[in-house]
Amino acid sequence: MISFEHFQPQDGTPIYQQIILHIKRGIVSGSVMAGDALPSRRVLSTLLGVNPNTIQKAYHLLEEEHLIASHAGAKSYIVIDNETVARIRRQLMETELRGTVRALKQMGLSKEEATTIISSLWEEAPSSQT
Amino acid sequence: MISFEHFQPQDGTPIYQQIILHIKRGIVSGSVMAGDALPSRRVLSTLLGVNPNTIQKAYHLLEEEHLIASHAGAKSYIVIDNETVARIRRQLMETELRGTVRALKQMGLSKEEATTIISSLWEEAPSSQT
Amino acid sequence: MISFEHFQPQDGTPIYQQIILHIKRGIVSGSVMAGDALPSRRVLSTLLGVNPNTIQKAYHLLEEEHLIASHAGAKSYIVIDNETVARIRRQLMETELRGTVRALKQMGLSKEEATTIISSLWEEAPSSQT
Amino acid sequence: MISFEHFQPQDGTPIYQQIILHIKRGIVSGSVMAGDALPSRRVLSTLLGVNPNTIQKAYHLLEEEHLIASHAGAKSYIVIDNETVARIRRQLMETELRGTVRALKQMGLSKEEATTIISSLWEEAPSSQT
DNA sequence: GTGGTCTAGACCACC
DNA sequence: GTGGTCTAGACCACG
Repeated sequence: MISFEHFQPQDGTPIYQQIILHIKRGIVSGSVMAGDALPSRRVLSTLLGVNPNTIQKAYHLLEEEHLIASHAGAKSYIVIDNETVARIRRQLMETELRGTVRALKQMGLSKEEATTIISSLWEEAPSSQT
Repeated sequence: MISFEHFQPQDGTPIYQQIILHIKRGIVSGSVMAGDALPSRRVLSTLLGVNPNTIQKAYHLLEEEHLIASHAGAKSYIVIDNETVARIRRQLMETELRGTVRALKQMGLSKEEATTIISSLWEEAPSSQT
Repeated sequence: MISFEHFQPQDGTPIYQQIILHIKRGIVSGSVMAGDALPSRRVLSTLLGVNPNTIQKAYHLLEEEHLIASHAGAKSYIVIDNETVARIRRQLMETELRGTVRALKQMGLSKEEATTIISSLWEEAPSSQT
Repeated sequence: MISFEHFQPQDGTPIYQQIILHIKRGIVSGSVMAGDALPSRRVLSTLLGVNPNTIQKAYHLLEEEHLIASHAGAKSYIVIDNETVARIRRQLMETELRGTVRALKQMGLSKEEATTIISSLWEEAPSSQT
């Protein structure tokens, strides 16, 4: 079962998109694999403190992207192959980093300052995997 | 006068927030300084191709944060001291990087992989300042 | 025994309502009469390929309308008098036709056009009873 | 402006579908024509006593069917040609009448009884056009 | 004022 | 218990 332990919704971006991102990151990291079951709509909604419909929307969009399979009355499952994992990985790197790099450059940081700051932040954060 | 040359609205986040962010980044980078004048609402709205109300909203929120001063019938000016600049800098670093680092770690990257990727992206992107 | 031969669930309306309607139509047509036995929940659920709970719900609602009588451990039977049949008939005519007539008038048809179209459709459709 | 004077939501079928149907019927009858403006989301929602979102859903689906055109900040307009009107007409006749005829036959009515009842109902109902 | 989107809660059919 | 759908209300960008 995919874990939502370290997940906490942030303001500003839609919650359902954050849920999608969380699952995609898990897929890229390898912690979420084909055949894994997703938490049911109700379980996850109470766990995250949001409306079941928000979960529903996230799962629905993931199904449209052919990452999960849902059938009425049964649990939803991860359905991916290696090709898909590679595609998601490229997609996430693009969206995650491109904007951050632009922001840092606009703030006047040099490449060296940037990597230094990132290195220091890397140590701070609670790490599941180093 | 603050430059909005490299500003281009992105979908998904409110434009007025993007304007606020743009100005804050300028402050942190040093390209926007105390005493600088902001473009009038009318000028900026035509320049960016957005509604004057959207500009109004951004300026109003900046004023509430005590970063600019507006007087009826006159231009708005940047009003900041060193203390404020440092605060904005911390605030932006926090919001920009914290999430990205968490995302990269969650995707299973090591610190070395992360800095390497960022370095390579640094070269690619069109740069106003290196 | 009530026949469900020509019954085929339609999407969009709850199945239990369609079952209720099917039985009511049978009552009005005279093919379903007082004293007739209903198929057991288990038999009908497998016959229609739906969940036993759905059948249970339909039977329960029919019982609340005093159209059938159920006793624990025994079959359910149709329990109606002439008065009831007349009531059901009026009820069904009302719901079936009132809306259709309003729709046809709203589409700008004349009474003659309407009856002509209905006559032609009458021939087309597969008929169990003419 | 398209009229919703004689519109009153019925239980059992989704309200947004009833709204779609109402507009389509108007198109078929000729009372709704290309270029006509639709009531705004708020106006219609208060008029019908439903949530603005329900109107939104109806309009959105009509737009997907290329019957109306919506642009942010501007009113929505009917956009149809003769070809489309004919298509809608066929579609409505099909869905409106097919089910009713099946129901009437199942209730044991003859063709003559059916047309007689429809004729009598035709007189009763409040008519905008005879 | 307009339409677009997100979150919310209830109800349904199904297993 | 599961997922699917409808209605609801608030917020946003835009003209």
